[in-house]
Amino acid sequence: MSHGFAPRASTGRWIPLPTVERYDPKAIEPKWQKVWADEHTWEVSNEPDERPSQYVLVMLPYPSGEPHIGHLKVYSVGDAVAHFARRNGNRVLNPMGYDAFGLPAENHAIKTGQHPRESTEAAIREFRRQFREWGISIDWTREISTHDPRYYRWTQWIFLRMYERGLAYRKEAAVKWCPKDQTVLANEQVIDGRCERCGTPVEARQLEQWFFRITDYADRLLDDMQTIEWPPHVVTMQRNWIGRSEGAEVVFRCEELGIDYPVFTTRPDTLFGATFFVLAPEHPDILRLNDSQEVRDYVNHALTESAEERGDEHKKKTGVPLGRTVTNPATGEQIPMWVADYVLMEYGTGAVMGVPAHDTRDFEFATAFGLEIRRVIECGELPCTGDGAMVNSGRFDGLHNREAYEQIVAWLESEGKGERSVNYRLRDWLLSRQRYWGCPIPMVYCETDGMVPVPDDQLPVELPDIEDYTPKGQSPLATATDWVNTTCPTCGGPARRETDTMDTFVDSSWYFLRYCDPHNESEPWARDAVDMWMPVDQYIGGIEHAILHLMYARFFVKALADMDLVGVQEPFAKLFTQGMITRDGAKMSKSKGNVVAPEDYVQRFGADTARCYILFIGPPSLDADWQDAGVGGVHRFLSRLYTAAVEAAATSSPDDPSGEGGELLRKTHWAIDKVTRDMQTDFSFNTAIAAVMELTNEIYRQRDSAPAGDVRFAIATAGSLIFPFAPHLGSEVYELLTGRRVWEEPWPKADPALLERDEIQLVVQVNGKLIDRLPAPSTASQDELEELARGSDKLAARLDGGEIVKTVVVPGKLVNFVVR
RNA sequence: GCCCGGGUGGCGGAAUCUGGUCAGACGCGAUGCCCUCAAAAGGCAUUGUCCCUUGGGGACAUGUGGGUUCGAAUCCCACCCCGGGUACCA
Repeated sequence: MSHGFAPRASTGRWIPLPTVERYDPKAIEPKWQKVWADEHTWEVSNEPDERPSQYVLVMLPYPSGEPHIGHLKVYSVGDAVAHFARRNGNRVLNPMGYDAFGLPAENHAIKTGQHPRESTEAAIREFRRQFREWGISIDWTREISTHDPRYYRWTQWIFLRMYERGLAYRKEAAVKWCPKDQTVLANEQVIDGRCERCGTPVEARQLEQWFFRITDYADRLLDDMQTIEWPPHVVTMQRNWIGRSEGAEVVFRCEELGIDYPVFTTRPDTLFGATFFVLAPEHPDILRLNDSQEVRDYVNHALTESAEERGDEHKKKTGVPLGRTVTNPATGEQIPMWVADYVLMEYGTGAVMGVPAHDTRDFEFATAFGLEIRRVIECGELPCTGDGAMVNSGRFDGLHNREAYEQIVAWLESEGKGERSVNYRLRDWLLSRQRYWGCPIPMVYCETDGMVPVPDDQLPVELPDIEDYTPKGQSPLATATDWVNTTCPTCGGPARRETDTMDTFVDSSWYFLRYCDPHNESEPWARDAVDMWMPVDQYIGGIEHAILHLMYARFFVKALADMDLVGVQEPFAKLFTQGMITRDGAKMSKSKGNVVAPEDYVQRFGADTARCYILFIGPPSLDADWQDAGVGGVHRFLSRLYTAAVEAAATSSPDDPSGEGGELLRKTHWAIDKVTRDMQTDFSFNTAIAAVMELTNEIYRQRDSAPAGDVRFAIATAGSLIFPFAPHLGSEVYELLTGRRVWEEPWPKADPALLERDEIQLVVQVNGKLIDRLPAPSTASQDELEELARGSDKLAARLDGGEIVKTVVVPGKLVNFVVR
């Protein structure tokens, strides 16, 4: 086997040189990993330091099986950011942990009987091994896992603080229930009426559950998005999810029963057009208003309908009249009351005023049941939701509806019949789960004292071992009778523990705080440690968390800030969301058999190749398609760089660059500049790597003609620039040529003088079409450029009797002649 | 329906923010050559499409159709297609 190449003087060709070692990642990568581990290279302390602090965080993985290609991508991105920040003089916190609780491990336990802790910890060991094998620059001393009692003790502690402030509360509510997973779901976990996890249509159930009062923070969650640098589409998704609507609450009174029914409307200007009134089937007053069999049947049917069926907007409108009326406060008319399933109990007051002329749903309903449709705004063909002049609205007639809006609200307020109001789509966060493998909720129920929080000094409430994980409609924890039966912390009498566990999103809503002070046994974190690192400067993760995790974490930080436990209002100053990796254009899945296991490629090509390839195939923010063939190309590039380094190290001695400004030196500085800009401005790692490839190609073209010092400098610089993406090879190349450690070197700086040229290629255009290029001094004036361009032979040929009617000169670039 | 993205060679993608060097960096694939007993590996070269007899030259080309401009992949308008988010939220 041979390998490497050296010039043969007679032909100038490169021929095999048996003495040169071939690029062997299996030798290079463990060597550097050992150095980093032995020397604790990536560890950072909380002691003050003159360097600025940077917190670079990648979303923690859910450990299941082994890492997949998405993990390789996201940690490759995060590591590049971390390395670049370090070499620009920052002290970088880059930690790792595991989001270890959750359903997949529990379902696995149901199938196999293996304790979820065992399968989870096996997965963690595999994740940890591979992350180390990838050479990710993690401070391993800060490693955490959410299933560790030393961690979830503080999850419980935070829950209790929430409870004390009324931010965690228990109530009976209609909840979304997944019949397959046998647990409730948060609204956010229901997609198209189906369970986010297993796709089963969800059902409605009336249950007593724990909630976090995230709705109290709706406005702050909206407003503070102005203070963070997040991708606009994520901001939009959160904004839509919160769904703030401004309008008015208007009271419609049922005189017969003497009950006031407020409704929320965003269109108080259409009040005079309200010709009927509709309650949701879940509305508690329905049977009081009318308990006929017809009404009962309708309500029962609506309640058993799946969310998917009911949510279908193309469904024909249905409903039943209640035989009662309410008073339209604007007109004083009695308008009929109905029950209909297009009205939702969860939004607003569970009742709407029906304005068929100016609301498409009300229009469909009125049309279906022959109800009066009364236009109150001149806005086009009915139904219309646009603006226009008011009609049929008493003294507001003739006004523009926007103006009438304000006046009608003012009038309602003065009459005590309504008021300005804001509604949100956002609901409180339902956090109870009737499952085993999660953080126990630290509450007990005592016959005499009722609901009692577990005192702090009795935390953690540890998860007991149980025999049977099968869900039976209540938490499997209920079967652990020794654990359930406890004593009341207040009276010492018999009490029962809460058997629900927390949604795993609770665990991951504060983990970034624990990284700041991961071994603290007396408090969740020391305030000064959190003050030093927070907020996270750059957060990196998948777009799939745009709403759930990112909103919950923001809510937690705001609540903790209100308790004066943290000093920031937002956890993540900047956010980067990376795209998905597909293969052959399809999502990877085990059933399709197109899953790419990073381990296969790391074994075959080395971690540096796998990391560079995944960053090279496209902008990391976009989805990208994995193609096996492409991996070889990246490996070839790294191999070429390595071979060049080995040979240069063997055939020349360290030498400063020539300073002559030759092409290779220029190309080197061009690459420094290009890579630096790509990393600073956005995450253009694909073009940064391409620039190092260009430099490497140039090295091969020039390595026997350029000054030896320039060649060495070019190769060492290529190693230095590729280091954030291929840290092992970068370290090796740099050491071969300089004897120094690349991560201890500052990020290289391009010499501006070498980025500019004395001579430019002047483009000569006729009517915007290029016809010639001429060398020109870069300092030439506009007139000189024009004169030069006029001298072009090709221009003369082109003119052919035509006349130059205008000349456009772009300094340093081109001259364009407009010819007729 | 509404809100975001995005449509560029055989493929992944550059260039789009800030209009300006025959658009296509870099890589894959393909083709040819070199090295080799041979293969692998590697090196060198070519590679948008079409046309002309070559040297060489010409025409066309960034989803479609318009527009602005000396000049448009880039800016504006309309439309088509693909992907994502979201939806009886009153």
